[in-house]
Amino acid sequence: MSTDLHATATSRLREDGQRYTPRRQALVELLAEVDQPLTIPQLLERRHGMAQSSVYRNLAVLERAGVVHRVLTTDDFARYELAEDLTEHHHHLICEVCGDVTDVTLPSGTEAKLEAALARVAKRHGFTVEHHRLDLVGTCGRCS
Amino acid sequence: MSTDLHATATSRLREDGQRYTPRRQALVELLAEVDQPLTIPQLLERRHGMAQSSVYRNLAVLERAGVVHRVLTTDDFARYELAEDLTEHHHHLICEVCGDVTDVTLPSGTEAKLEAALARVAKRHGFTVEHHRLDLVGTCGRCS
DNA sequence: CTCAGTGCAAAGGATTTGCATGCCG
DNA sequence: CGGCATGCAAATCCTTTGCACTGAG
Repeated sequence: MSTDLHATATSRLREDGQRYTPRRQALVELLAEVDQPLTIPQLLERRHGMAQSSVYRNLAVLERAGVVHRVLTTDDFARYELAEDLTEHHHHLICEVCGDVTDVTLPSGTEAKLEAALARVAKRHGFTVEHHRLDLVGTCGRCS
Repeated sequence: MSTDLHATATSRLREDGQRYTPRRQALVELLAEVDQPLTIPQLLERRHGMAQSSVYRNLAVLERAGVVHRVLTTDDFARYELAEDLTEHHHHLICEVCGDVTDVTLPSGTEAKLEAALARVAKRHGFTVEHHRLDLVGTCGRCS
């Protein structure tokens, strides 16, 4: 699984003319270990010794290659997670108080019906859907 | 309807110890006229003569009072729309190419089922839902 | 008069970029 | 060797803030 992940990352980067360097591997590994998107400060904490600019630059490279995905929530910090096809389709619980984000999944039946409805709406507007994002904004258990 | 809108805005601001000044009215009016969230530059274009800092400051006041809502998409610009209870529950088509955002609604049946499913998921996680947001990210008709 | 609202200009802060150096291929 | 990756520091750019002024009550 972990092997697969790195193999996929390697090939996607290669298609983009990029290498899978140790720093990039480290970032992918960090993101694979948790079940929530992480901010740059959080990534730096978990792996000090990496320059902030390298984190930004490598995440940008990984995003272009389709290995990671950038998530914007309600605060000033961008968060990153592995691309959906490397994990599992999921949604986010966004806490407005502490800013923390947690992954959640919906029953597959609900998800399928939703997807179908969204496809119809998009079609009617001449819009090509790349992906959808569904987040719950509110207060997490710890903050309430 | 427009009267109602301003009356509601007035009372919500008053509860927050704020006045409904001409600039604030202008912002609310601009947002009521369109069916998409607008960026600060877009608002300034449509109403030059207002200082940029006033737009930022007044939108912050209006947001605290629950009159407008801030939307983050995929680019660097925050966008503003009227609070949901002043319009209609809707979702967004976000174009990754030009950044433009369009409002869309789902069939009410789909929306109701989705809401129920989300409530169950949130409960299981001890999360208090304030609202949900569902956006479609992709390419709009003009850009494809 | 008082105090919130406004415009202007300067400051903040997450993110990006230039440049010199190091390292993989 | 050549070119990308990296660290450091400076620059960007949306957004926020300080300050003096104006206007409503």
